[in-house]
Amino acid sequence: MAGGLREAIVDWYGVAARDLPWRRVGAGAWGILVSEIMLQQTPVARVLPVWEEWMERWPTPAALAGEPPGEAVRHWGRLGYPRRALNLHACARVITDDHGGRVPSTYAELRELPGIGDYTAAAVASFAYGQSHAVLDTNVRRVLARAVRGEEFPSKTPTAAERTLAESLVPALDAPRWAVAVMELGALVCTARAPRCALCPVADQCAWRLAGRPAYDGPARRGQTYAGTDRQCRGRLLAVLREAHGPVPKAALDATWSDPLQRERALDGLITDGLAEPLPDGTYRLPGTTTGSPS
DNA sequence: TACCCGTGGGT
DNA sequence: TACCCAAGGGT
Repeated sequence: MAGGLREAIVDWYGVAARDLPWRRVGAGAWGILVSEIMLQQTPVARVLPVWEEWMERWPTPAALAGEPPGEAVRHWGRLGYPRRALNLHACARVITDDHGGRVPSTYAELRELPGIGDYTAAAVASFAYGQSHAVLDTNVRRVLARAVRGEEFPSKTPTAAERTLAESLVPALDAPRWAVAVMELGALVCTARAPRCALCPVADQCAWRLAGRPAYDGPARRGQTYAGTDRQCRGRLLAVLREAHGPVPKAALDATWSDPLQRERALDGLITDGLAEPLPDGTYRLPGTTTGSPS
């Protein structure tokens, strides 16, 4: 029965899969690693153009490692969570220095790289190297919550039971295809907001649908205000540094946010995080970048 | 563990 | 319009 679920989802993937550049033969482990980090909490549509630009500009880890970290932040653009750009740059340097320039192939080695957690390590080992791992992202968690457990949404963080279930579903043959197929189902059909059950290949065996799609009754799932937060302030400050082509006077940063206390706190945070660099003359820049560096 | 970390599009 | 949330990770 688990086999029936897997087979139906993998067959569906065969006809419904999107043609994404990092899935093509020849994307390479580096391209796949870059895509996975860019896709952390960020929709595919926004990642696509940035990934293309990165791959053209930095086709190998060594190419990125040869640049200052600030250039990675600059070309991250508006993807959000810019520390991921620093993480990728740090990955490139570790890969270049310690792995002979080749993206490591084992889960354990990948897991040691900065910004690579359980999901990303499993994803890269699977998609780049064909290995067999349980790949448990938000899409998979939602599909399994519904199809197997009969609940509309998974818990906030993965539970041991979820991992056990995900591992029990890893097929003996072609585990990466199962992983990408069930992720794709969650992304295109079994969506968080308005699931398209009419298009679902496992609608007839989905516990949640068979139970009449009962409404979620667990604890409140989120609640994030953004306006007025330090995050928004940091974003404003970093946008100025990104778009400038040289050191930025403090006044230009001050103009982005009215509350001076919060502004200073945010700027200090950016510096602490390595996303901004103060210069002796009182100006600021992206870390390691030089004046007039080409865009 | 709960919170922090950006951004923009869909509903 | 306001809110939800998107291939998470670090602390």
